Amino acid sequence: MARSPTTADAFAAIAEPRRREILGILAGGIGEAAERDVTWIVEELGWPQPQVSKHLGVLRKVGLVSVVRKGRRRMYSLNGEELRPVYEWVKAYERYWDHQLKRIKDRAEQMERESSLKERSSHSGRT
Amino acid sequence: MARSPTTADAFAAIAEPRRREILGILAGGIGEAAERDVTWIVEELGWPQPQVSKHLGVLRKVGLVSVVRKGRRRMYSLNGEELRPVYEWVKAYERYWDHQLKRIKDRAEQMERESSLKERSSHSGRT
DNA sequence: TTGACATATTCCCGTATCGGCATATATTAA
DNA sequence: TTAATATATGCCGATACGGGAATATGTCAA
Repeated sequence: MARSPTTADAFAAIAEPRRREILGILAGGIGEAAERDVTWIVEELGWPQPQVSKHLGVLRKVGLVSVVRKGRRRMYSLNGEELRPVYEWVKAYERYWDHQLKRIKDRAEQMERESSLKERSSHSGRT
Repeated sequence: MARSPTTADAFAAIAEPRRREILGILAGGIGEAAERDVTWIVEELGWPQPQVSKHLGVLRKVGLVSVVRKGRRRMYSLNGEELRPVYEWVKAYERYWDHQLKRIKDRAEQMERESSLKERSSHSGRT
């Protein structure tokens, strides 16, 4: 066995910065359900066309983008829902930076510290 | 060049499922700022110790966990804030599954469609 | 048909992975 | 010191990546 293939899941696919870039430009501005052909993407990013096609291939396999043929073009569009598992996973760690939640956590720790003190009887020391 | 190293950033580090598992058990329950030694992690997961140590090494390099030596033990703890960039990035795609926001997006698209119609003056046709 | 355009695929190379196993290093105990 | 415990590191093999360049495939136009 080796590293899990980039096509294993969304986590693996978005590990590559360039793939995130592609998703980014496909997402575009607000409400832009942009359908873009490969040439547009190539020009937008300025990368060699095969490279773009290959990255699109990975994103396709994972379902992060969908394609539809339109004449000799292939129109790619973002399939954002496929990022949801990533979102849900990382969201579980929100409390580590969200101040609102952090305060709750800190208080919980404080309470735990106090009960520990009780168990050890005295040992009142600060710092 | 090859694939970006797993130690490049949080994105690369969490691409590996086992690394996510480790983070998961280090996160533990509510308010648990658990400091766990390697042996505990090994027993918890049931993986070979070197494997655990190596994954911890990657997580360490990326800053997702911190270590502190305690006797002959090394106490690992989660450094959740390091996941924030991932959260922020993926959060930008929230609108693709969040129904609340989706409605807003749909309305925006509707408005755009309407203004496009105005620009093209007549050209009322379909297809 | 021939040719131009759009996109995907193939081959090559260098690299870094992950897992397994063995072993080195560090720390405490006897 | 020697032994035992805790953890990290080194080496191996297999894999597959990502970039580059060339080329194949597919589609429309003349």
